[in-house]
Amino acid sequence: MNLRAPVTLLDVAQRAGVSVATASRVLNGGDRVPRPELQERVRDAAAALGYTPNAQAQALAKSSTNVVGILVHDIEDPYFAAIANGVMRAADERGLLVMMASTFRDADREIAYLSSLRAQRARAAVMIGSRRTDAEGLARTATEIEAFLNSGAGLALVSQSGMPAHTIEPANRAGAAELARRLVGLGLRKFGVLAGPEALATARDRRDGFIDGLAESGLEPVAVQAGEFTRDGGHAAALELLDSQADLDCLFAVNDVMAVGAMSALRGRGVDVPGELAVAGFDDIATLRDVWPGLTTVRLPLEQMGRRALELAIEGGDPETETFKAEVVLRESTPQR
Amino acid sequence: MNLRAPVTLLDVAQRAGVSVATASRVLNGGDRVPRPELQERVRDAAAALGYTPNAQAQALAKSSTNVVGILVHDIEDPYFAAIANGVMRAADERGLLVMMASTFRDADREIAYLSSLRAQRARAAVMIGSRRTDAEGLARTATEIEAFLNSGAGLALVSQSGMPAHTIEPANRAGAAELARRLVGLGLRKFGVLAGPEALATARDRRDGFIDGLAESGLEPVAVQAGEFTRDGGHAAALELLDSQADLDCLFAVNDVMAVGAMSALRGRGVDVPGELAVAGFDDIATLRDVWPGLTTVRLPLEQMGRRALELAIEGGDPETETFKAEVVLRESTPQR
DNA sequence: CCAGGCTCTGGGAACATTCCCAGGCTCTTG
DNA sequence: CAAGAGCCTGGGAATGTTCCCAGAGCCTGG
Repeated sequence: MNLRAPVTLLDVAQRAGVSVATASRVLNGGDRVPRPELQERVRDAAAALGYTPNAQAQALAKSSTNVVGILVHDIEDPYFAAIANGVMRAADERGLLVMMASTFRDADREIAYLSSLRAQRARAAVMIGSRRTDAEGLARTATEIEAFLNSGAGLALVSQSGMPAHTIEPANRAGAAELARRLVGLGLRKFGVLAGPEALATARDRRDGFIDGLAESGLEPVAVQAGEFTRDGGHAAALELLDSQADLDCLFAVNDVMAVGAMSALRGRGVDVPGELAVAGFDDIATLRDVWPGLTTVRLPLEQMGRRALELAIEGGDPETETFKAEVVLRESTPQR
Repeated sequence: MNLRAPVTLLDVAQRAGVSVATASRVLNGGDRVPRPELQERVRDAAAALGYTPNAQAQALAKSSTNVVGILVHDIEDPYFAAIANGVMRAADERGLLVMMASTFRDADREIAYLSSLRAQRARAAVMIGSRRTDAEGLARTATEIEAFLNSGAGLALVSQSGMPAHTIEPANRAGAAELARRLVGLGLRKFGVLAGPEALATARDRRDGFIDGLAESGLEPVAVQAGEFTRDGGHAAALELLDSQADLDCLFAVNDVMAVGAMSALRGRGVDVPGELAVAGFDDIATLRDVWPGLTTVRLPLEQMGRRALELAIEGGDPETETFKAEVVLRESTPQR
């Protein structure tokens, strides 16, 4: 309609012949509603003028917003996308606006974003993804988290314990252990583990859980190869293991993306999966359910976890840890029993 | 530090023994900088008190924000995630905050979010994903877009022409036509097209471009099967085609996700790819580069497109359309020459 | 018929910041 | 030595809302 015309509540009120207080009551807040005739006049005026409330001014006056933040390491990684999706759905249902940032795995960026969120007076934030255990960076993050919480906003962390905030924990250890049991049940014995970076708690937990699971049958992995937590990391680690001439019948990668990279590496070397070497992953990423051979993995309720994280974050209250259990899914990348 | 204590600029100024104007000059704006000694006093006071500027109040006073919005249909779809990733990187480089929403392919949600973004006085927005050509919904969206632009904010659309805003257009027709030529060059002749929904411009363009490309060799598709623009849509459409007993040697799906669904369907029916039936897709989704057999497809510079969309959006100016060209990538899902 | 109470509307302070403008100080130059 | 110029700082208006409080009008009950 009108070019570059910031229509204010005052404009609407004047056109409707009422006070700003009344106009505010009709259009926004619920205080107590004016008489129907006035309501109509105000609404008509607002429509005619093309009024849009200024969310900044509202936030300032109410000193609260309906913005929540999400911090992920990398939105292109389907693992984060799935959790973020759950958060967004839950936010949508509550009429909350989502401010999302990719930290690109950089602790400083993460801190900067959290600080921005605080400046925005965000109502809550959800941080997704396991922290690197670098003491100095960890301390700086902890300080910012504390500041964030002290500002009165809510916070929930997914996959990173040890912070004084709500925490969503996937059952990494238990899931990996169960996977190990099932694989042993399929007759596999000689395992190679494609572990992620040592510094990543999630990767460590899955690796350790798997080793524990094997131990129950008196087994231990033939080889453990660290690597990046990515497709390329899995690819490289698998080649490393192949070249080491280790005698293996199954590869366990600590996430699906790595497992897919590993399968690609095996294919390149002409190794048959699962005939010569079985492969298993972790996460059950939806986008990867159609790879062939279908990847045996451990399913995590990623969207659920995101939803719940948002709920906990806006709920506030005392820090609470919720564990989501994992479920083994056998597919064609491991031998059929 | 201090629990629930909203530290304001006034607090800082008083502690430093200066005026709020001076404190503001030191901590935020660049107006003109006060004398070094005062700067130090102010900075010390801010640090001691744990001051965080109130972004809402700043936005109100300056009547401009550093927030940009992204609207996607579904963040779990790697196509959108890849473009959104580009937008976020570009935003990060410029110190802009990103507010993202998934519309879940619902026009009303999209309109509501755009309106929220306007209320937030967002500096710009990027809308990703092709519009459905439903006249009524289209008109409502157009109205909101106009209102958004009139508020002085910038806007760029990815993959949807015909709106009075900056537009990023992937070369859907040209890319699909080139793919057709290359497939014909490989000796393929009997094509089945897994088209998306008729209402989706992107899907139509790819289908039509492919048909045009075939026509150059005097060919036309043996069958065209519409379906949802998703993995399941591709799966279902492929089964439909198989059941129709059409004589085919290649399937072209209008996006990679559908192609992967189709491959899964073929596998279920024991059809060898590419031996009995070749398959090709469109987009070259990174997460799907490791499927087997490797998917022949058309690569789009998705991250680049996102980056450029943000640039155009914050740049403003007269509506401009930029086309990004596509590149055919031959892999193992089609016969080797 | 009058007073009291209740409901509905309007005035205006408060929210935290920016930015214009004026005033005071110092330094320079005639 | 005095006047003028220029720079730095502070005061205060303005930004667009919300919400508290007071005042006005109407209805009801004594």
